[in-house]
Amino acid sequence: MDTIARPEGDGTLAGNGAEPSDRKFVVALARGLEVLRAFHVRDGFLGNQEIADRTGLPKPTVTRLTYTLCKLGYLMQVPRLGKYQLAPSAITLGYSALANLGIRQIARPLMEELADSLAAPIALGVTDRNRALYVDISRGSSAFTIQLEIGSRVPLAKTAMGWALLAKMTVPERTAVYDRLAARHGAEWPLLRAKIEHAIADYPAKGFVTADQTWRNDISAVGVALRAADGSGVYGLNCGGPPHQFTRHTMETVYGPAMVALVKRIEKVLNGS
Amino acid sequence: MDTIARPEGDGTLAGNGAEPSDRKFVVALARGLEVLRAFHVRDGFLGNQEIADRTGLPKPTVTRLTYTLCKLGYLMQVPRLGKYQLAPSAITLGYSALANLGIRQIARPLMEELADSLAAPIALGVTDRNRALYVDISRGSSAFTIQLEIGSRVPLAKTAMGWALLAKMTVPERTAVYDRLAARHGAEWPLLRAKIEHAIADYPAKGFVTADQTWRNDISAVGVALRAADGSGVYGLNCGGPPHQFTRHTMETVYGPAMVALVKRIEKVLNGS
DNA sequence: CTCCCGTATTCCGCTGTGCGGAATTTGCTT
DNA sequence: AAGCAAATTCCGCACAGCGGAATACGGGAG
Repeated sequence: MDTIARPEGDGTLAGNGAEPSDRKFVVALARGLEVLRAFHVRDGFLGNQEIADRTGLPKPTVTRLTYTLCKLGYLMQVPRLGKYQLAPSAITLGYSALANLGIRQIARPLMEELADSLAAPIALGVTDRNRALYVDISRGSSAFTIQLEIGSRVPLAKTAMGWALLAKMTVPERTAVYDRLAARHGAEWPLLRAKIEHAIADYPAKGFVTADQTWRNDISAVGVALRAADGSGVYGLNCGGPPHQFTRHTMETVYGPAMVALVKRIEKVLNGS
Repeated sequence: MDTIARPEGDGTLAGNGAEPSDRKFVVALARGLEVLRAFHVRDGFLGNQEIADRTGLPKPTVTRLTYTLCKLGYLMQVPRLGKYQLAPSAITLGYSALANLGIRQIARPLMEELADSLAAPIALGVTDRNRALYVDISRGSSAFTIQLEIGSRVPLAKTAMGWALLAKMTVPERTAVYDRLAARHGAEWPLLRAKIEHAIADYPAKGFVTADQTWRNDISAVGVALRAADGSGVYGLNCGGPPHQFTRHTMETVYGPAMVALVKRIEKVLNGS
């Protein structure tokens, strides 16, 4: 974790030159949000010290930020010797964001229908930094219950959902993401990148990607993606399950084409209205 | 909407005296979060002007804050002439907060079971400013589908869930909330307050409250509440439906006692481990 | 094409906010 | 009682953030 300061030679356009320090960027806000982000899903309570360690911020600064966030209802301090936890205001924010994603209302019935007929779960997601964030899931009648939920995040670099999102990005967008992925995956990245590029090479022709046990060896999946006409971004869809159901053959001949048809129906409704 | 500044003679303890202006409170962070909060559930895109109007912040300040929030992934600007929308990072925050609410895992199976046997939906919620925020819902086998979801917020002052939460609060907590409710409800408040106090007067003896078409005239409900032993706050539960099913009589003799039993089971597991 | 108007952005100098090293307090442990 | 780890408070400085005013943008209307 680097310290949170004004972005200078950073990611936007490969630090061409002399961004002397962005006067529009409000550091205090960024730091406060970084504190909230320090609360990952599975670790409940954090003390100021741990927050300071995770974010790299000095302790007094953390004290002030947590104090402010408590007053605003985004954090709460549990009396058992002052550790903090995310609080209701944070939840509200997330749900406002979800509710404003119009594509969910459009896609859900179509996803449900297909998930039923394929007997496999289908998820809708968007890019969130280095991850694909699930924003909706239809389980249909599938017996196979994947333990992923709305709000779950899976690696962009290793999943069908992620690859589909990458395939649908413009070249500058994808380049920016590649930079972040390279930083994240380190030595593993050259190999991953080769896999990704191989997977998305066929995307324009076939309309889908397949990921065969690339993330977890108990899951294979196909992925498709679309771009909303209003420019609000790229959305990905996947459909996956156990490798004995999602063989290379069934993915290519059944699940892939079905997902391509699904994405076409969604695009039609979404961009036609 | 008052302007966002350091809290001075404000709510905490009825402005006793000379809080010269809270040096620990980080205004820039509060303002940024206020911008995010300006995006209510049902109004999709906002321009800088509208944000400035809603928050009372000057336009250049809003520009800087939206700029920062975009860079951090909490907002995104849709290209069709620069309006903003909440973005994935906001969703992630909300889900981290939910995932860290341990009570959900404990309560859900018990809620499901009871919702099934009562044929009525049961919800779990917490206090969020002037609202009760739903953090889980079990619909059981009820045909009656209420359109409230996780993340929905209902008025504290008018609902069984809200009244139960108020009943379980300590006196100082309740007083603080009353102040906010008074400000919010204006002339309506004295009457509301009387109803609330009547409803919660019996709570210590009965263990539940009833709200008979007080919020919407197509819903009546019973409410119960509990307090986690770790001091993490008060949780409310409700069970409600159409008034012909939730009559005064059935609420007092069937639904109320059943919810009391439910809350006792949850408390036992929650505080016993 | 030009004008007009509403909105977003940039400018820029002042000021008070936020900073963080050091000292102090708090509260638990041995 | 002494020792330790974590949180908070202190405080002066520097500069981050502020916001009024000026400017740029950009979409209709004529």
